[in-house]
Amino acid sequence: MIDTGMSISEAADRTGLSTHTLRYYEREGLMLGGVGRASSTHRRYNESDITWVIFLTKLRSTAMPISRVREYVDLVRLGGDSTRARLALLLEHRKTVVAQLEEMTNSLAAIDYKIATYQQEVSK
Amino acid sequence: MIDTGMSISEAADRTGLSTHTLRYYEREGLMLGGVGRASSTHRRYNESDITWVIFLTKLRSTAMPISRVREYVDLVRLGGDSTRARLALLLEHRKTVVAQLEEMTNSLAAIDYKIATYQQEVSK
DNA sequence: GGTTGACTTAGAGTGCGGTCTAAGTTCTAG
DNA sequence: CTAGAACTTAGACCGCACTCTAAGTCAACC
Repeated sequence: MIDTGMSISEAADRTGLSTHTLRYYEREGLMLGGVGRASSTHRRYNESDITWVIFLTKLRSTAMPISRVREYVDLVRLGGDSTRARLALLLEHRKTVVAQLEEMTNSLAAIDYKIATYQQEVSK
Repeated sequence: MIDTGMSISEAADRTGLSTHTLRYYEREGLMLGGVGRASSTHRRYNESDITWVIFLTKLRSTAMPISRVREYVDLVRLGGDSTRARLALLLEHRKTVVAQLEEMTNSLAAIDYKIATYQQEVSK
Protein backbone atom coordinates (compact mmCIF):
# COMPACT_ATOMS: atom_id res chain seq x y z
CA MET A 1 0.00 0.00 0.00
CA ILE A 2 1.78 3.07 -1.30
CA ASP A 3 0.61 6.50 -2.25
CA THR A 4 3.50 7.67 -4.39
CA GLY A 5 3.95 6.96 -8.04
CA MET A 6 1.77 7.26 -11.10
CA SER A 7 -1.52 5.75 -12.17
CA ILE A 8 -1.76 3.10 -14.84
CA SER A 9 -2.85 5.62 -17.46
CA GLU A 10 0.16 7.81 -16.71
CA ALA A 11 2.32 4.72 -16.99
CA ALA A 12 0.64 3.97 -20.30
CA ASP A 13 1.50 7.47 -21.53
CA ARG A 14 5.07 7.08 -20.39
CA THR A 15 5.65 3.69 -21.96
CA GLY A 16 3.54 3.93 -25.09
CA LEU A 17 1.64 0.80 -24.10
CA SER A 18 -2.08 0.65 -23.42
CA THR A 19 -3.41 0.19 -19.91
CA HIS A 20 -4.75 -3.14 -21.11
CA THR A 21 -1.29 -4.24 -22.14
CA LEU A 22 0.26 -3.08 -18.88
CA ARG A 23 -2.22 -5.19 -16.94
CA TYR A 24 -1.63 -8.06 -19.32
CA TYR A 25 2.14 -7.92 -18.80
CA GLU A 26 1.64 -7.91 -15.06
CA ARG A 27 -0.67 -10.92 -15.27
CA GLU A 28 1.90 -12.69 -17.41
CA GLY A 29 4.42 -12.24 -14.63
CA LEU A 30 6.66 -9.79 -16.46
CA MET A 31 6.69 -7.14 -13.78
CA LEU A 32 9.65 -8.25 -11.71
CA GLY A 33 8.69 -7.02 -8.26
CA GLY A 34 4.97 -6.67 -8.62
CA VAL A 35 3.42 -3.27 -9.08
CA GLY A 36 2.54 -1.38 -5.92
CA ARG A 37 -1.03 -0.60 -4.96
CA ALA A 38 -2.59 2.51 -3.51
CA SER A 39 -5.65 2.01 -1.34
CA SER A 40 -4.84 -1.64 -1.96
CA THR A 41 -6.56 -1.66 -5.35
CA HIS A 42 -5.26 0.98 -7.79
CA ARG A 43 -1.83 0.36 -9.29
CA ARG A 44 1.02 2.77 -8.57
CA TYR A 45 3.98 2.75 -10.95
CA ASN A 46 7.33 4.16 -9.90
CA GLU A 47 10.24 5.20 -12.08
CA SER A 48 11.95 1.83 -11.96
CA ASP A 49 8.73 0.13 -13.06
CA ILE A 50 8.70 2.46 -16.06
CA THR A 51 12.35 1.80 -16.83
CA TRP A 52 11.67 -1.89 -16.64
CA VAL A 53 8.62 -1.76 -18.91
CA ILE A 54 10.59 0.25 -21.43
CA PHE A 55 13.25 -2.45 -21.45
CA LEU A 56 10.53 -5.04 -21.93
CA THR A 57 9.33 -3.14 -24.99
CA LYS A 58 12.86 -3.33 -26.38
CA LEU A 59 12.81 -7.08 -26.01
CA ARG A 60 9.36 -7.26 -27.57
CA SER A 61 10.26 -4.95 -30.45
CA THR A 62 13.02 -7.38 -31.33
CA ALA A 63 10.38 -10.11 -31.49
CA MET A 64 11.27 -11.91 -28.30
CA PRO A 65 8.21 -14.04 -27.47
CA ILE A 66 6.39 -13.27 -24.22
CA SER A 67 7.33 -16.72 -22.95
CA ARG A 68 11.03 -15.96 -23.45
CA VAL A 69 10.64 -12.58 -21.83
CA ARG A 70 9.17 -14.35 -18.83
CA GLU A 71 12.14 -16.71 -18.66
CA TYR A 72 14.38 -13.68 -18.59
CA VAL A 73 12.30 -11.97 -15.93
CA ASP A 74 12.40 -15.09 -13.80
CA LEU A 75 16.19 -15.08 -14.00
CA VAL A 76 16.39 -11.43 -13.04
CA ARG A 77 14.22 -12.21 -10.05
CA LEU A 78 16.71 -14.86 -8.96
CA GLY A 79 19.35 -12.16 -8.58
CA GLY A 80 23.12 -12.28 -8.83
CA ASP A 81 23.50 -16.03 -9.20
CA SER A 82 21.64 -15.96 -12.48
CA THR A 83 23.92 -13.49 -14.23
CA ARG A 84 25.52 -16.10 -16.46
CA ALA A 85 22.15 -17.51 -17.45
CA ARG A 86 20.82 -14.04 -18.25
CA LEU A 87 23.91 -13.31 -20.28
CA ALA A 88 23.47 -16.55 -22.20
CA LEU A 89 19.82 -15.79 -22.85
CA LEU A 90 20.51 -12.32 -24.14
CA LEU A 91 23.45 -13.47 -26.27
CA GLU A 92 21.21 -16.12 -27.77
CA HIS A 93 18.52 -13.56 -28.45
CA ARG A 94 21.08 -11.19 -29.90
CA LYS A 95 21.78 -13.71 -32.64
CA THR A 96 18.15 -13.74 -33.68
CA VAL A 97 18.03 -9.95 -33.70
CA VAL A 98 21.08 -9.73 -35.94
CA ALA A 99 19.54 -12.32 -38.24
CA GLN A 100 16.32 -10.34 -38.40
CA LEU A 101 18.19 -7.16 -39.18
CA GLU A 102 20.05 -8.92 -41.95
CA GLU A 103 16.92 -10.40 -43.44
CA MET A 104 15.11 -7.09 -43.31
CA THR A 105 18.03 -5.24 -44.84
CA ASN A 106 18.12 -7.81 -47.59
CA SER A 107 14.43 -7.48 -48.25
CA LEU A 108 14.75 -3.72 -48.24
CA ALA A 109 17.35 -4.00 -50.96
CA ALA A 110 14.95 -6.03 -53.10
CA ILE A 111 12.19 -3.50 -52.50
CA ASP A 112 14.54 -0.65 -53.35
CA TYR A 113 15.47 -2.38 -56.56
CA LYS A 114 11.81 -2.61 -57.49
CA ILE A 115 11.31 1.03 -56.54
CA ALA A 116 14.21 2.01 -58.79
CA THR A 117 12.77 0.17 -61.78
CA TYR A 118 9.38 1.82 -61.24
CA GLN A 119 11.04 5.21 -61.01
CA GLN A 120 12.84 4.51 -64.27
CA GLU A 121 9.59 3.55 -65.91
CA VAL A 122 7.71 6.57 -64.58
CA SER A 123 10.38 9.05 -65.68
CA LYS A 124 10.52 7.74 -69.25
CA MET B 1 -3.46 -27.65 -68.23
CA ILE B 2 0.32 -27.79 -68.37
CA ASP B 3 2.78 -30.53 -67.77
CA THR B 4 5.94 -28.51 -67.22
CA GLY B 5 7.07 -27.01 -63.96
CA MET B 6 7.40 -28.24 -60.45
CA SER B 7 5.04 -29.68 -57.88
CA ILE B 8 3.90 -27.78 -54.84
CA SER B 9 6.36 -29.58 -52.58
CA GLU B 10 9.24 -28.68 -54.87
CA ALA B 11 8.00 -25.12 -54.84
CA ALA B 12 7.88 -25.30 -51.06
CA ASP B 13 11.50 -26.44 -51.01
CA ARG B 14 12.51 -23.65 -53.37
CA THR B 15 10.75 -20.87 -51.47
CA GLY B 16 11.14 -22.02 -47.90
CA LEU B 17 7.38 -21.86 -47.38
CA SER B 18 5.20 -24.83 -46.52
CA THR B 19 2.81 -26.32 -49.05
CA HIS B 20 0.02 -25.12 -46.76
CA THR B 21 1.26 -21.58 -46.97
CA LEU B 22 1.65 -21.72 -50.73
CA ARG B 23 -1.98 -22.81 -51.07
CA TYR B 24 -2.99 -20.16 -48.55
CA TYR B 25 -1.25 -17.41 -50.53
CA GLU B 26 -2.95 -18.57 -53.69
CA ARG B 27 -6.33 -18.56 -51.98
CA GLU B 28 -5.62 -15.06 -50.71
CA GLY B 29 -5.15 -13.93 -54.27
CA LEU B 30 -1.44 -13.24 -54.04
CA MET B 31 -0.40 -15.34 -56.98
CA LEU B 32 -0.62 -12.81 -59.79
CA GLY B 33 -1.50 -15.00 -62.76
CA GLY B 34 -2.91 -18.04 -61.05
CA VAL B 35 -0.82 -21.16 -60.72
CA GLY B 36 -1.02 -23.61 -63.60
CA ARG B 37 -2.52 -27.06 -63.21
CA ALA B 38 -1.44 -30.38 -64.57
CA SER B 39 -4.16 -32.95 -65.18
CA SER B 40 -6.40 -30.02 -64.22
CA THR B 41 -5.88 -30.68 -60.51
CA HIS B 42 -2.24 -30.69 -59.38
CA ARG B 43 -0.46 -27.35 -59.24
CA ARG B 44 2.53 -26.69 -61.47
CA TYR B 45 4.90 -23.88 -60.50
CA ASN B 46 7.21 -22.33 -63.05
CA GLU B 47 10.30 -20.21 -62.45
CA SER B 48 8.45 -16.92 -62.53
CA ASP B 49 5.99 -18.20 -59.94
CA ILE B 50 8.96 -18.98 -57.73
CA THR B 51 10.54 -15.59 -58.32
CA TRP B 52 7.24 -13.97 -57.47
CA VAL B 53 6.75 -15.96 -54.27
CA ILE B 54 10.26 -15.09 -53.20
CA PHE B 55 9.47 -11.42 -53.67
CA LEU B 56 6.30 -11.91 -51.64
CA THR B 57 8.39 -13.33 -48.82
CA LYS B 58 10.52 -10.18 -48.92
CA LEU B 59 7.42 -8.07 -48.47
CA ARG B 60 6.21 -10.33 -45.67
CA SER B 61 9.58 -10.40 -43.92
CA THR B 62 9.38 -6.64 -43.72
CA ALA B 63 6.01 -7.02 -41.98
CA MET B 64 3.80 -5.94 -44.83
CA PRO B 65 0.33 -7.24 -43.92
CA ILE B 66 -1.23 -9.79 -46.27
CA SER B 67 -3.97 -7.28 -47.08
CA ARG B 68 -1.39 -4.74 -48.24
CA VAL B 69 0.44 -7.38 -50.24
CA ARG B 70 -2.84 -8.11 -51.97
CA GLU B 71 -3.30 -4.42 -52.82
CA TYR B 72 0.13 -4.48 -54.39
CA VAL B 73 -0.59 -7.67 -56.29
CA ASP B 74 -3.83 -6.19 -57.59
CA LEU B 75 -1.89 -3.21 -58.91
CA VAL B 76 0.68 -5.41 -60.59
CA ARG B 77 -2.16 -7.25 -62.27
CA LEU B 78 -3.44 -3.97 -63.69
CA GLY B 79 -0.18 -3.61 -65.62
CA GLY B 80 1.67 -0.55 -66.86
CA ASP B 81 -0.93 2.04 -65.92
CA SER B 82 -0.50 1.25 -62.25
CA THR B 83 3.22 1.93 -62.10
CA ARG B 84 2.83 5.18 -60.19
CA ALA B 85 0.48 3.59 -57.70
CA ARG B 86 2.86 0.67 -57.15
CA LEU B 87 5.72 3.08 -56.71
CA ALA B 88 3.74 5.04 -54.14
CA LEU B 89 2.79 1.89 -52.27
CA LEU B 90 6.35 0.64 -52.11
CA LEU B 91 7.72 4.04 -51.12
CA GLU B 92 5.15 4.19 -48.34
CA HIS B 93 6.10 0.73 -47.20
CA ARG B 94 9.77 1.61 -47.40
CA LYS B 95 9.22 4.22 -44.69
CA THR B 96 7.82 1.62 -42.33
CA VAL B 97 10.73 -0.70 -43.04
CA VAL B 98 13.28 2.00 -42.28
CA ALA B 99 11.39 2.80 -39.08
CA GLN B 100 11.43 -0.85 -38.08
CA LEU B 101 15.13 -1.11 -38.76
CA GLU B 102 15.75 1.96 -36.65
CA GLU B 103 13.66 0.68 -33.78
CA MET B 104 15.32 -2.71 -33.87
CA THR B 105 18.77 -1.22 -34.04
CA ASN B 106 17.90 0.93 -31.08
CA SER B 107 16.60 -2.00 -29.10
CA LEU B 108 19.69 -3.98 -30.00
CA ALA B 109 21.82 -1.23 -28.52
CA ALA B 110 19.89 -1.47 -25.26
CA ILE B 111 20.28 -5.23 -25.24
CA ASP B 112 23.99 -4.92 -25.99
CA TYR B 113 24.36 -2.51 -23.11
CA LYS B 114 22.75 -5.04 -20.78
CA ILE B 115 24.98 -7.77 -22.19
CA ALA B 116 28.04 -5.64 -21.52
CA THR B 117 27.09 -5.07 -17.89
CA TYR B 118 26.50 -8.79 -17.39
CA GLN B 119 29.87 -9.55 -18.96
CA GLN B 120 31.49 -7.08 -16.59
CA GLU B 121 29.80 -8.72 -13.65
CA VAL B 122 30.70 -12.24 -14.74
CA SER B 123 34.37 -11.42 -15.30
CA LYS B 124 34.83 -9.85 -11.87
C1' DG C 1 -22.27 14.22 -0.74
C1' DG C 2 -23.18 13.16 -5.37
C1' DT C 3 -21.85 12.35 -9.94
C1' DT C 4 -18.59 11.32 -13.33
C1' DG C 5 -14.68 9.25 -14.86
C1' DA C 6 -10.78 6.21 -13.84
C1' DC C 7 -9.84 2.26 -11.77
C1' DT C 8 -10.36 -3.04 -10.40
C1' DT C 9 -11.02 -8.18 -11.67
C1' DA C 10 -11.86 -12.48 -14.31
C1' DG C 11 -12.64 -13.96 -18.33
C1' DA C 12 -14.23 -13.65 -23.15
C1' DG C 13 -13.22 -11.98 -27.80
C1' DT C 14 -10.29 -10.45 -31.78
C1' DG C 15 -7.13 -10.35 -35.77
C1' DC C 16 -3.44 -12.12 -37.96
C1' DG C 17 -1.09 -15.53 -40.34
C1' DG C 18 -0.83 -19.47 -40.91
C1' DT C 19 -1.62 -24.73 -40.03
C1' DC C 20 -4.15 -28.82 -40.01
C1' DT C 21 -7.97 -32.21 -41.06
C1' DA C 22 -10.97 -35.11 -43.64
C1' DA C 23 -12.44 -37.16 -47.51
C1' DG C 24 -11.45 -37.96 -51.80
C1' DT C 25 -8.31 -38.10 -56.31
C1' DT C 26 -4.02 -38.74 -58.89
C1' DC C 27 0.62 -40.00 -59.65
C1' DT C 28 4.54 -43.23 -59.46
C1' DA C 29 7.26 -47.20 -58.52
C1' DG C 30 7.24 -52.08 -58.43
C1' DC D 1 -2.46 -53.57 -61.91
C1' DT D 2 -1.88 -52.14 -57.40
C1' DA D 3 -0.06 -50.06 -53.19
C1' DG D 4 1.23 -46.07 -51.21
C1' DA D 5 2.73 -41.45 -51.45
C1' DA D 6 1.50 -36.94 -52.91
C1' DC D 7 -1.89 -34.26 -54.29
C1' DT D 8 -6.80 -31.82 -54.20
C1' DT D 9 -10.64 -29.03 -51.74
C1' DA D 10 -13.37 -26.60 -48.14
C1' DG D 11 -13.34 -25.47 -43.95
C1' DA D 12 -12.03 -25.97 -39.04
C1' DC D 13 -8.51 -25.01 -35.84
C1' DC D 14 -4.35 -22.86 -33.61
C1' DG D 15 -1.00 -19.73 -31.09
C1' DC D 16 0.22 -15.38 -30.22
C1' DA D 17 -0.35 -11.00 -28.29
C1' DC D 18 -3.12 -8.37 -27.20
C1' DT D 19 -7.90 -6.02 -26.54
C1' DC D 20 -12.23 -5.62 -24.80
C1' DT D 21 -16.36 -6.46 -21.67
C1' DA D 22 -19.05 -6.64 -17.58
C1' DA D 23 -19.85 -5.75 -13.17
C1' DG D 24 -18.35 -3.56 -9.63
C1' DT D 25 -15.15 -0.06 -6.66
C1' DC D 26 -12.74 4.18 -5.96
C1' DA D 27 -11.31 9.03 -6.49
C1' DA D 28 -11.69 13.87 -7.51
C1' DC D 29 -14.10 17.78 -8.37
C1' DC D 30 -18.22 20.84 -7.92
